[in-house]
Amino acid sequence: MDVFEAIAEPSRRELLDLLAERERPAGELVARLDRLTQPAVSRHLRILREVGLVEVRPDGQRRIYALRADRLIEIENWISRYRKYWPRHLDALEQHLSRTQEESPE
Amino acid sequence: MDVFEAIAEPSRRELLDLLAERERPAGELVARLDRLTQPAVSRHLRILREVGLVEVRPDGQRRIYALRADRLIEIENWISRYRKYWPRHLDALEQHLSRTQEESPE
DNA sequence: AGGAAGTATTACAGGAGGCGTATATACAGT
DNA sequence: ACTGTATATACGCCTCCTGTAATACTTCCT
Repeated sequence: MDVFEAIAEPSRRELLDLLAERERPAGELVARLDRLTQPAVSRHLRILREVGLVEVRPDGQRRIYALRADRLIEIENWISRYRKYWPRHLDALEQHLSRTQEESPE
Repeated sequence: MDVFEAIAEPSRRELLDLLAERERPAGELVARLDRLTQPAVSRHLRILREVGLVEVRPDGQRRIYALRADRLIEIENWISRYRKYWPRHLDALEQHLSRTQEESPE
């Protein structure tokens, strides 16, 4: 499975969204995706792990999952070739600029 | 099928890449994806049509397919929330800037 | 009208992916 | 050691996707 297929699944995108806020133990992710059973979530996490979109760190009997967003660059690169084709691409770009300036004070 | 699933398929990304260069009749696309049969390509085109990523225009017995890249904004928007998490996001952004300035003289 | 070219649709088979239930594994606390 | 908690794996089922082959539809040309 590649990154494109990995993010094609809505539940997996939801997991990534949750991990974008902060890292979380698996159980917390299971609690949030309450329409799915624990094994289902665990399997989605495995897939995200396999494509490198998340990292796991053991913490006692827990597993702490964390986002590794840089694997999304593959998609970013593919999609960037198309930006010039949609009408107001400069607007989107400017929005991005102001957004990153606000939110990443590093 | 949504846009995320549509672009998860490598052949469909290849079709979009070909249509990004210029619009093309279906037969030309079939010729380019010579690992697939004509019906297979035709169905991929149908899916791309259904999610709005391409448009069709009849030209006699031909069908001319054209890209509608603005439907990719959905993915762009989702992924933009993650850009701040990968290290050198400004580099990628600057690359994009110079690239679009070179390539879109409109 | 009839045949050829271009494209779409249908029918069918194979395979992959997702889900839940049940089970296994690992660690923690007593 | 035993028990409970946290997570992962195994298995069976079902659905959906993809591919090919065959067929239908439409337009063009003579």
